[in-house]
Amino acid sequence: MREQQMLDAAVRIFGQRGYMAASMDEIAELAGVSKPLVYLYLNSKEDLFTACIRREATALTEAVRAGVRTDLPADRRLWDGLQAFFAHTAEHPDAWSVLHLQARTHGEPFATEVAAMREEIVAFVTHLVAVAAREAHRAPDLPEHEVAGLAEALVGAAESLAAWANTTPGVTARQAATTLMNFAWSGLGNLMRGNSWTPPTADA
Amino acid sequence: MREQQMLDAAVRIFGQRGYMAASMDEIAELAGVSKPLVYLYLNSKEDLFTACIRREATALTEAVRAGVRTDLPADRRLWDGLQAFFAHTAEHPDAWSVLHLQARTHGEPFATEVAAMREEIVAFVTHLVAVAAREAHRAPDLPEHEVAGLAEALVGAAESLAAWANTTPGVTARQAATTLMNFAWSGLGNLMRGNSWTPPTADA
Amino acid sequence: MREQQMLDAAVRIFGQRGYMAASMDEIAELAGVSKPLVYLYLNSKEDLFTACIRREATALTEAVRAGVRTDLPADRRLWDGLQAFFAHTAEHPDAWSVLHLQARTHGEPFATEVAAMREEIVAFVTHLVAVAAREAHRAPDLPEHEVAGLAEALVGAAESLAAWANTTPGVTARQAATTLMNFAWSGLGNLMRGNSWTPPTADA
Amino acid sequence: MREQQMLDAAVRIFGQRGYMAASMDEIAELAGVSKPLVYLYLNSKEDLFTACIRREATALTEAVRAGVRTDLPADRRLWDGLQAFFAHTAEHPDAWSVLHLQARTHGEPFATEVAAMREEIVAFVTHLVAVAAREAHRAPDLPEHEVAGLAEALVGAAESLAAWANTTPGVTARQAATTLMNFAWSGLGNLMRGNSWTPPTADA
DNA sequence: AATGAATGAGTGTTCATTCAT
DNA sequence: AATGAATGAACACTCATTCAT
Repeated sequence: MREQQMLDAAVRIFGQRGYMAASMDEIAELAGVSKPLVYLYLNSKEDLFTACIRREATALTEAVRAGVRTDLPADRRLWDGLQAFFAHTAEHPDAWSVLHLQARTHGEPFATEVAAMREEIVAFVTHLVAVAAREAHRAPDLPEHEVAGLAEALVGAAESLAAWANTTPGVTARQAATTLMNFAWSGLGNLMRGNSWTPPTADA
Repeated sequence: MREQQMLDAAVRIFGQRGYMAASMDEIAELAGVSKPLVYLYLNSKEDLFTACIRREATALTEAVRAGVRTDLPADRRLWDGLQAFFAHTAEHPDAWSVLHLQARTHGEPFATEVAAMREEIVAFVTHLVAVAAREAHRAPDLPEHEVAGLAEALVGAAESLAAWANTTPGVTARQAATTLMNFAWSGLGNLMRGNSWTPPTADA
Repeated sequence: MREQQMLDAAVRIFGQRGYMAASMDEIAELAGVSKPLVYLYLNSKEDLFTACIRREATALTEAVRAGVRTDLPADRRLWDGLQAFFAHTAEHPDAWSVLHLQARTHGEPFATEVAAMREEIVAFVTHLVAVAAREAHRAPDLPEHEVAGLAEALVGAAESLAAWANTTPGVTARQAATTLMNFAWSGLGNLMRGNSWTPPTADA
Repeated sequence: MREQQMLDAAVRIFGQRGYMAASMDEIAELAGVSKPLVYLYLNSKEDLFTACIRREATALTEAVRAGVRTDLPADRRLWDGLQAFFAHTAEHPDAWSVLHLQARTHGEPFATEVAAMREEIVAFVTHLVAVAAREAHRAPDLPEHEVAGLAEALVGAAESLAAWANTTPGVTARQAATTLMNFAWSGLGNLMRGNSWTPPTADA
């Protein structure tokens, strides 16, 4: 309906220009409606931006969730999730820009919003790590925040690779996913097997 | 001298508010000087921002370089570099915000500036990976852009962990470094040994 | 409508303060509207000034044209034109200041604009001179640029007298016109009759 | 001395940029001195501009005076004065711009200054007209303000022709002077002879 | 006699936001 | 349900002017 057109326009403008450089005039024009109408449906620029973040965050998590079948083994689930993630971000670069760049660049209200999505994904990955450990018949003896850190790293790597894959010619989403899978899975596997790298002692 | 005070203030304001939301008035006030003086030393908002980026990029790469001793083995060098990286970003969160978020969000002149630094770091890591392979008496039979992707992933993971460590209470730079080392080093080791994860075929 | 109020105000301020010293704030205030509205209707200070010049140039040439009946003899036409010119400039001193002083003092875009009007008037006068010669059954044997010079001189004299009549108490537009007619017409007549003044030779 | 260098620079900058667009920085730089020195010798931008006007007004009137020999007949004196006028303005275009355009464009203090010079010249011409009448053994039965008007017109024509001659290629100062002489002298002569042009009555 | 260093006040311009309809 | 018309508040930037030396 009308509101979706506005959000479409807003995501496009916000994604390309950035939050501050985006003008409500431009958004209204691209949406094909008058400016007061934008204010009628969404109350302010802040609210509009928040709505964009929420919609796109949901869309992204939905896309990842939809790509994963719970009846498959953990590595396959991770692979499928990554595939879905890279595919979605590649198909919706403006949305990804809003989530990954713009929202985090502008203070509290927005960063919080996108952090929620991020935590959801991190939780999903954390869960997979745990499942992988269970499937390997090996209790994850890693401390809890170690697991959280691993997931955080994995997600960060994925985000970085998404930007890399979207801007580097000749690199496809599939390749990015493969690279990350290689990197992550064998790393995780090693950890599961207890082969952890030990930092040098302070006096070394 | 006077110019450094201004850059200090600018980094703080840019880091917290973002490039566009930062006002020259506020920067001048925080620096304790008049606005025209800021324009006398640094010519425009753009130039001021560029100067911030350059100074902080140099500071960060210097900090990492200073933390690494070339006479130590590759894993130790990576560990030390990560330590230095996490420590520096933890100590200078506004500078890190400028480099990691603000600079990349605002058009060509700035993104290019920070991309140069990033590439330097990626090159550093790529180099370490190669050295690690040599030290393991094993030629890295990975294709070149696979190596680039790995470095990209590693740097992205580091960036993500930096934010995580800086905002999550109870997580230190050392722990972040440990987590990443565990994740990365063993993953890389696996890859060096040829244990790569194979994606499922399309029809699977 | 609204735009005319703004132009009225702008002509007044520009005419009194000059282009550069005039502030958009003052113009908006005098027009009784907000500054953004001025920018909405007329795009910039430059455009606003150009619009003033164009409007007043048109008004002045229209006034002169309207004062002249083509079915009357040349001297009467010149007289009527002068009357109209002096009357109009006396009634619109700010407009005259804009055209005669301000527009010519500020760079290419504006000087060109007003030069067009001036040339139109010079052409009008040149035409009258030629007609006068024809009516006197005497081909104007003056070289072409001599005629142009005469017209230029006449217009300059008129401009000067306009300022004089507008600022000297007790001098009316009619008197100024009479003075100039006396001066010019008999001078022209003399020239038509071949009574030209010969400059002394270099060695005299 | 030092002050003259500054005035030279100021006249050049004021003449080219206009009063408001001229910056004290630029003037000081062109004069080869520091800005505070300019303020030490001449107190403010206004005073500096006034000093420029005064110096150049004096220089111009001096030049005209110097070109005229009191022992020659009136027409020759007028011719010589015009020659000197056109020559001086052609040689010092920036000074002429300051006097003719800039000074009159910017409010009271300056316009008054240049008006004084103008009146001096007008008085000079008025005097010549009177002498011419005496030499023709003919009392000037023209009313006083008629004479003033004639002089005003003549000066205006001269000013206009000066600009025309300085900007139109192929027109020399001498030609301009000849044109004006032709125009003026025969006009004046006619008037002296009582051949005045009579305006139509109101009911005509 | 001369200046390097500094600023208060003001400029044109833009934009999120709101009435009146 | 929708908009044309309007504005308050802010921004980047400049410049005449003045100290401290």
